[in-house]
Order: sequence, then structure tokens, then C-alpha cells
Amino acid sequence: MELLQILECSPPLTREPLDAEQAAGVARVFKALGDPVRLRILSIVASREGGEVCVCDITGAFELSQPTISHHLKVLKEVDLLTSERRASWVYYRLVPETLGELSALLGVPATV
Amino acid sequence: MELLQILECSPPLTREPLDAEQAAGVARVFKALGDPVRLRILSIVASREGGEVCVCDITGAFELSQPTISHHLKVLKEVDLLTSERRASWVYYRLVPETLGELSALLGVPATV
DNA sequence: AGCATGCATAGACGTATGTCAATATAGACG
DNA sequence: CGTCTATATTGACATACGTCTATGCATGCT
Repeated sequence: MELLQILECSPPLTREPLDAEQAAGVARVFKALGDPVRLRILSIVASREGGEVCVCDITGAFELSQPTISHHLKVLKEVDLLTSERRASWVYYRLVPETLGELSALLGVPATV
Repeated sequence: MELLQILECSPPLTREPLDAEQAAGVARVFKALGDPVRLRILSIVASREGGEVCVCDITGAFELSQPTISHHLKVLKEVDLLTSERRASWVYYRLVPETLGELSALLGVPATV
């Protein structure tokens, strides 16, 4: 089953308990978010006007090796938080807003009536 | 700095990049959510009518040892997702909805206008 | 064709994490 | 007080993870 589908089928945490399969899928995404470098990478891509960021822009923002950044980008891609596209020599990463939205909904606390 | 304060000060990922300190704080919380067992525990507590769950209720829901459940509860407590209170022989866990709400806001995608 | 550049992959290494069995602690109750 | 029950802590172990260096693979350029 696709990860985004699992997120779509998972009820908000405050509504009912997750079953094991839902929890496993959701946990994969949160685990990807559970690293400071990946969070910063994601926020760089997500907040970028135009929505696209070249890998070189990201690498320049950290004092980490290029392979390390590449590794983190791969992790974010594997959980459908980012997509990438190669154009000419450069690879551009983009946010997948649906995934972020599903996570937000999952955590959302129902408005106090 | 307190964790909840860091969450309150952190802008939505789609608005601007997180700085290193914000990312470190936020990552701690997401890391706690990045385990299937903890997610299920959290959803059990969060979705419970009355808001309180006794540890024994949680232990009974998993085929894991009692110390393992206790460990996961501790992790969730350390990132301010849960609080606990002892009454008589039992310990009751409660959701901290503010933390969940801050996380949700952090991930929220601005409505498409 | 050959080289330079941008990014990905492979492998190695230390540290962190999830789990358990064993033990400790705290409260209830005889 | 002693003991039972509910939960927490400790220590051990295997596995996963973040990082690096070295290398591979495209693409563009001369």
C-alpha cells in the first residue's frame, strides 16, 4: 500500500486509535521528520518561493558533506515528503504538500467548541 | 528553553526555514512520534473519552513487555506529548493537546486561495 | 573523445534506539 | 511489618541511523 494512501486512511490521533498498519506507515514519515537536518532541508524547500530548490542550494546551507545531504534528501523522498526532477546538470527538489497536509490533519486537535 | 516554547516560536515549515535550534527542538518531538508503538500509545490516550488512560490498559493492548511500554511512555512524556499522574496504585497518562496542536500548525499547509 | 561538474551510491564506523530479563520502588492491604 | 500489585529503572544486546571518504554516473563543454 502506498504511503500517502495510508496517511489518507488514518484517522486523527484524537479520534480513534491507529491500527498497527496505519501506525507503521505514519511512523515512517515522522521518523523522517525526526532529524534536525532533514527538518531544516524540508523547511528550506517548503518555504521557497517557486517551490523548487536545487541540491546545491541546500548543500551550501549546511556544514555537512554532499553525500550526507544527498542521503537526507533520499529519506525525505522515500516518505513522499519531497519529489525530485533532473533538469540539465541540476536536480531540483519540490515539496509534496499533500503529505504535509495529511500529517497536519492527523495531529490536529479538534477545535474546542 | 522549554520544548513547548520552541514549538510555539517555530514558524510553519512552509513559511520560512527553521533555524538550527528550532529544528533541534522540533526534531525531538517528531522523533518521539517516529515509532509505531508510540504512535499507537499516543492515539490510545488521545482518543480516550475522559482523556485518561491507566498504564495497565496500554500494556494490555500490545504484545510487548511492561518495561518496554514504560520506556515508550517516558519518551512521550519527555517531549511533552503526555503527562502522568499517580493515583493510588495506578498511574494515569493524559494527552497534552497544546503540543499536538503546535505540531499540526507547524506542518499545516496554508489553504489554497 | 575527454574532462569538469553536480549529484548519487557504497562501504565503514561510532552512536542511538527498541527490546528484554532482572531488579527496584511505591502504594495498598492484611 | 510483610507481601502483593502496579509501574519504573537498569543493564545487556542486536539493529538502525547519521556521518564520512571514496567512487560511480550523468550531463555539459571544449
